[in-house]
Amino acid sequence: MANRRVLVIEDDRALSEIICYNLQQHGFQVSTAFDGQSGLSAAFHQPPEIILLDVMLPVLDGTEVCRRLRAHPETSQCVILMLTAKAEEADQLLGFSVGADDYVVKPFSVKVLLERIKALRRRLLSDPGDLPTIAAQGIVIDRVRHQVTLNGVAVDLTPSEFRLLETLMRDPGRAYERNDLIDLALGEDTVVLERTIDVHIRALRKKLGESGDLIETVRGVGYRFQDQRDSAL
Amino acid sequence: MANRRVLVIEDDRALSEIICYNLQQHGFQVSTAFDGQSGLSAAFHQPPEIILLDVMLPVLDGTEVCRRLRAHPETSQCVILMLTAKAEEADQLLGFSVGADDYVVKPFSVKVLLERIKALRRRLLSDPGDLPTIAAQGIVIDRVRHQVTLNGVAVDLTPSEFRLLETLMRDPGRAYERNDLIDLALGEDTVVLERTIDVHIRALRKKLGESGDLIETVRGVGYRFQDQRDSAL
DNA sequence: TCGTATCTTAACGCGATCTTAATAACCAGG
DNA sequence: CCTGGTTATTAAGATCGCGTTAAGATACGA
Repeated sequence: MANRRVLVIEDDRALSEIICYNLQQHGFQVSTAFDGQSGLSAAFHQPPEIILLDVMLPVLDGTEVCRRLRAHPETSQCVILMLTAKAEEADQLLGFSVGADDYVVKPFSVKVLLERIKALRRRLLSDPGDLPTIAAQGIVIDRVRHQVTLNGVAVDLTPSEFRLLETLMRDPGRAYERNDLIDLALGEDTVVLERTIDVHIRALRKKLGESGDLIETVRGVGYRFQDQRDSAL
Repeated sequence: MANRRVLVIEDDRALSEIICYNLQQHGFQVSTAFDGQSGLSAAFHQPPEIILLDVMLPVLDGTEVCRRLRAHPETSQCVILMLTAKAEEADQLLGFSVGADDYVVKPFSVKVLLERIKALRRRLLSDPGDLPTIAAQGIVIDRVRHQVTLNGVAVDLTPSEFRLLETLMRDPGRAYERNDLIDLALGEDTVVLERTIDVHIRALRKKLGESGDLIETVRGVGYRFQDQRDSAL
């Protein structure tokens, strides 16, 4: 989530290319699929932040793709924007039985599409507090209870460790520099040596036991929380 | 009650799974049942705060389940949110002969469902008259008589102590910052130092004796009342 | 008004936590 | 295989947060 990655699932190659080009121009990292089945695989293999999904697709229908995306933990939090030719059917797409976040009726202008995406991203990013829990790989951060559990067992973390883990897990796979981690986890106005982070990381890894390896060091940069797709290899 | 526990009674397994996943993401502890009879058993066995109840259910109809839930003392106070496919019949569910608290018409989006649940919880947690007593771990708060008993023995609390304990016990397991406790227990417009809460907590713990440990301090954050599921380990 | 219960503040000490610094282990390129 | 740079590990000192207590302030009923 929140990684500027977009997956475009659209069988009309000309349209797909136009969309991709424009998204890339706006700083998104784009991947494509031309039928439902391969789109699904692509999404599972590397969950994007946003999925543009055509309704009429070969092999596997767009609505069915959407349902399956929602059913899988890895992709259920993705923003799904559906592309439909019929305005009538559009509202149904937002219902729970399909579960899209928004739709755009074809034909649409690039501008409209980008605005829609921007709006969805805003909604997604501006509301991080709306998700009281962050979970991945057996680690659950419950922000309401202010408690972390590892495979169901409570783990006792210090405030700094808690915030550090929270920061890393908010965007798995993203590498953070130590300075960023200091700002994000210890506070913007905290003035400490970068090496302080190492010590906190060390404590975290120790307390997480086996799962401590999920916090990876990125040599020359800093640290990151292991993304599911990487570990699945 | 007010324990973030949700029971989902829904025979459509795919739908059930989506609901459960999303509820868990939002910090709820979820259990499931796939027919009316077993749903009823589950509810009696461990009364949840909220019950999501499908109308069309095998073995025992959803409306009948709802009636029986209301008839039993253990579950009569649960919030019941019904899931129905027909908008027409929905209003009937709220009537006295069924007794649901709210309903959602299928298909519905995850967002709508969560908003509804949030609204119901808000109503539950904020409406003082709605909960005549709060009880957990041998402590009973009788709000009508304005009296607290510990294992049957009356405990003499000051007004602030009473409201503080009431606030904490309303949502066991939830960690509150000192500022929140000042707002909730002492009044929104009260201007006092955060450490004032510490002193009240100290007094509370002392008066509660052994059970004083049920008020846990969350270092760097504030305090919380111990949840049953944690102590049950 | 006085006396008492309650609330708030302030101060101290202890233990948890954080930071630093020093040393060991590690890694990549020459 | 060495070497410069980077990270892991550990321990010790500094700092912070909380429990605790007591004293002054405030509210309240007799």
